[in-house]
Amino acid sequence: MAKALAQAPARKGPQTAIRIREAALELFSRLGFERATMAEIAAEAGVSQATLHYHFEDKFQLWRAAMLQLRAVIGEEERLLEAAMDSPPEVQLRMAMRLFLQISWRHPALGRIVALEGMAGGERLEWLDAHLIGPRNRRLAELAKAAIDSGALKPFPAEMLITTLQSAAAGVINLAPMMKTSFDIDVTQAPARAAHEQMILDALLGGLLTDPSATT
Amino acid sequence: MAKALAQAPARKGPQTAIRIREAALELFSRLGFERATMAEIAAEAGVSQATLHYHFEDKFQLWRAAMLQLRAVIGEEERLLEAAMDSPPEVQLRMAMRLFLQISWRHPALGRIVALEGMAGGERLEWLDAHLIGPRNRRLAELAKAAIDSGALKPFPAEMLITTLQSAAAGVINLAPMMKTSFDIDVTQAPARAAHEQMILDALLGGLLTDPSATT
DNA sequence: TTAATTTCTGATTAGAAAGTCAGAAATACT
DNA sequence: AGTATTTCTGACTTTCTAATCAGAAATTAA
Repeated sequence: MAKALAQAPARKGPQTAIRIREAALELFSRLGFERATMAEIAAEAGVSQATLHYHFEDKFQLWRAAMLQLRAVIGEEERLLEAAMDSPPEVQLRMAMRLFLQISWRHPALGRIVALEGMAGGERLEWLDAHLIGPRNRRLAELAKAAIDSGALKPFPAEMLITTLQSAAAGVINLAPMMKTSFDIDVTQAPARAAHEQMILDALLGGLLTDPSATT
Repeated sequence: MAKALAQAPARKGPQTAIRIREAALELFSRLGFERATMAEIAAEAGVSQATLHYHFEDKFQLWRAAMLQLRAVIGEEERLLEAAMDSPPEVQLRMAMRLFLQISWRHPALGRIVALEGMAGGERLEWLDAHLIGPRNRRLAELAKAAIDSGALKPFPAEMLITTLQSAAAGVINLAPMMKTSFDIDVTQAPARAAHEQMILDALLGGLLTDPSATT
């Protein structure tokens, strides 16, 4: 079932499991768990359906494996934030927002997954909370509380604030298909992305901070 | 199949079809089209699965029927907005946001549906755009453009702005299960809802308007 | 009451999707 | 070379779900 010894893989290169995870991540995040079928994922990865079951026990485990790929992404975010741990909380918060935007554009699957499972609740949300989003959510909430305590941020409930900021930042990215359908706008183009980043940082933090000029 | 003559209904009262639509709306909006099964909807409505097919041709038509219930909601929003058509655009926009918040709390299904189908794209998004969300989206974008032209709003791309405002406002509402899981907060309680409304209006429009003190 | 109509259900069917398995194909080891 | 191991696949089974249908139950109309 799994590789017992260190050995170069056969047949289709060492990338098979990786390609499967990537295909799974894309389809799971865009369509949700049940709408994404094993057959589709297999086709997208260019392997047979049985190969999926060779590498991954079942659909749920494939889903978890795909999600764990996002941990590297989260990890990167965390590392960059930790480097700025000595800065005032509102500066850290602004940096977190900027990071979140960049990462969301590069890995739109994360935001879509959170939106999908965060709405539905259930087993997969529990898993996501434990392994991916929970620690980050609570860390960011603490950051917001600190910024509020220091008087830099308006005193809104920190948890709602964090969720709202993330929803606002991910909105246009997640809803790219709707932007195309309703407005005939392709937001994935570079100029649109730049305008979006500008807008989110300017509009949201410009409105939330008690003294917007404090941070760049 | 359908009622041919005006006649009082039999058995389970005239409410059967309505109850089915309500159950369908709740499940479709929370879980998405495929994850919501006909059996679940039937159970939730307290009827047999076959009854669903008596009242509605197939699953997609049941989905559309459930969505059309939301048109009354949208209609209410539109009517109240039209009453203020002579106000300056930024006042209308603020009123639209306030309305959106109230309606989203009362009918959380709308925001969830938009989030679900707006991410996935496809046939149902096309239908939603044509029958529910497209006209409203485009009207709000025009409103934002007018507010920008008048100098009341910062010059961001109007379509992104509208989508972001709606995403921000609906975020906490849609992600209520995640708020519970990650923060153990039940945002459906009245005090939380009031704080949320306050936060959205203050934070978002306070940041976006060039002169925040202009509107109440 | 009787007949007609509408509403509803249990039983069944057809099809899709996840998951299994024996064995083929490729590679690594000796 | 030959053997062992890993990787992969086609064919199959099982489970789940939408959809069908004949007829029961309730109601109305006569």
